[in-house]
Order: sequence, then structure tokens, then C-alpha cells
Amino acid sequence: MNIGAAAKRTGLPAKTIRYYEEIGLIRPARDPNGYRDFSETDVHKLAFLGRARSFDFSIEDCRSLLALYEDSTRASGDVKRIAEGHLERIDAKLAELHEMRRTLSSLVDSCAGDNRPDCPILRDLASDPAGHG
Amino acid sequence: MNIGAAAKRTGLPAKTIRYYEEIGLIRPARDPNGYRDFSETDVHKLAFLGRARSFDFSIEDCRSLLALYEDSTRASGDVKRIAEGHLERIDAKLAELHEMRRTLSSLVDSCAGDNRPDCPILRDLASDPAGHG
DNA sequence: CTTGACCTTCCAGTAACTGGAAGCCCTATC
DNA sequence: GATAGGGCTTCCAGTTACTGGAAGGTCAAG
Repeated sequence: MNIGAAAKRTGLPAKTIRYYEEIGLIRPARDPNGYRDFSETDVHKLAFLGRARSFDFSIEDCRSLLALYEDSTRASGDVKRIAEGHLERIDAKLAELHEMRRTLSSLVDSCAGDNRPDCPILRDLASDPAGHG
Repeated sequence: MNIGAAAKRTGLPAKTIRYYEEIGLIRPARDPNGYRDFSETDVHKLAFLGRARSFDFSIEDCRSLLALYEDSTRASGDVKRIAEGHLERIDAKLAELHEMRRTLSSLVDSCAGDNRPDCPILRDLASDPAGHG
């Protein structure tokens, strides 16, 4: 299967698939003409990577997960550890974004948004950093 | 004031301050020896940028906000529009992360995390993409 | 035999820094 | 006066995970 077909099958852009090969996540065979030739296994790996990336797992996490996926003697604890670590990062990001949203949203609400210069948003941004402790 | 002092005052790394000058966000004066010489105004601008960046405003948004901050004839509506746009991006990111967290967390919960190979997390990652809507 | 849709590689750019090398400036001490 | 230190300068490279684009080979259709 050519890269275009593999891209269609997995939903990944061809560019991304080439990139994944470049960094060693997959190793598709080559036709005599130099074209990549993707097996069903390659396509499954690509789909796996796409799904893992959709959870925002880093490429390095994806590499580890794929290795575990391919290792029939894996311990599910190793998979779980990676997922839990990632979940913690997601939770940290969520907390950060929630706090950001809370503050920014109240600033937006308090801004008249008219053609006068007075603006609580700018006042906050320009305020003494001690006030945000 | 030297860059080290400005860094201490604003909490921004010296590297970042140099970067902000490079991309034209600030224009500190120079001493005869070539050292940057930061005025109080420069420090205020840097603090403003630091606070805006802490809200995850992009550098280009920061540039616009700083320009508005410096323009006493600004319309607060212009500021508000930028903030609202950013708020929407934050909300979109929050929704995405929440959904991610929901799915990933239930997968983690269902994984035994022992030394056996069976793993619902890997099963999900490897599953038919049609199953994920 | 040419057109068009593929495919290939390689280089550059994205966002916002961060690390590090090579070297100048200034002060203090021996 | 030499030297050690800390701070300053510039410039180049690296980070993450791609993405865009140029130059050119391959292949099926007309």
C-alpha cells in the first residue's frame, strides 16, 4: 500500500507518516521504485500512534506505548504508569487553564468594551505583580 | 538598570528579555559599553508582558495588547475583543482536555496495572478508529 | 508523448523560548 | 599589573511535532 492509501486509512497526513518513519516509529518496506509499501501491520501501528497522539501522549510516550503494544510479555503496570503520568500532566494543565479562565473571564466581564480607553483588563496586566500572589 | 536587575524585578529570565527585544517588544537603551540599560518604563512593559504571557496570550496578542496599553486614545473594545478571542481558545482547549481526561481516566481505572500483559489501555489505542466516533 | 496525480528527498519555518560557546567589561584582590 | 569572578554581549543550535514547499522521479491514461 502506498503512503497515500495508508494516510487515507489512518487519517494521518502523509507528511506525518514520513516523519514517523524518520524518527523510527515505523519501518515500512520499500518497493523497487523507492515508494514506501505499508503492510496491514504498519497501518495498525499508524492508527495506534494516531489514537495515542489524540490523547496528547508525547511522541516518546507513544514510542514506549507502541513497544509495549508489540511486546506480548509486557506488564500492564508499565502501560498504566505511562497513562497515569500523562493523566497527571493533563490534570495540571486543566487546573492551570481553569484558573486562567476564571481570572480572564472576570476581567472580560468587567470591561465595557466600548470606544473609551478605560480598561480593567489592561489595568490588571499593568498592575503590581505582588497583587497576583 | 542592567538586564540582571530587570530580570529580578520582573521575574523574567534574562534570556527571555533579550528575546523580547529581538522580536521588537521592547527597546531598552544601551550604555556606552553596550550593556542594555532598562528604564522604569521598560520594566513596566516587561512586567506587563510577563503577566499577559501568564494568561497564555500569544506573543502577537501581547504585542497588540502592549500597543493598546501605550495608546491613551485606545478603545477598550479592542482590548476586550482580543481577550474574548483568547478566552474562546482557552474554552476550546478546556473542552478538549476534559474529554481526553474523561476517556483516559476511565481506561486507567479499568487497567489492572499488574504484571500480566492484558491491558484495556492498549486495547483502546489499538482498536478500530470507527469505535471512537 | 504529454498531462496529472502520485511519490521521493531535502530544506526551511512554526512558537517561544532555552542552553551553551566565545568573548568583552568591571571590580576586587594579591 | 595579573588574575579571578560575575555579569554582560552576540550568535548558533536545540526543543516539539509537525507543516509547507521546491526539485525531481514514477506511473497510468489519453
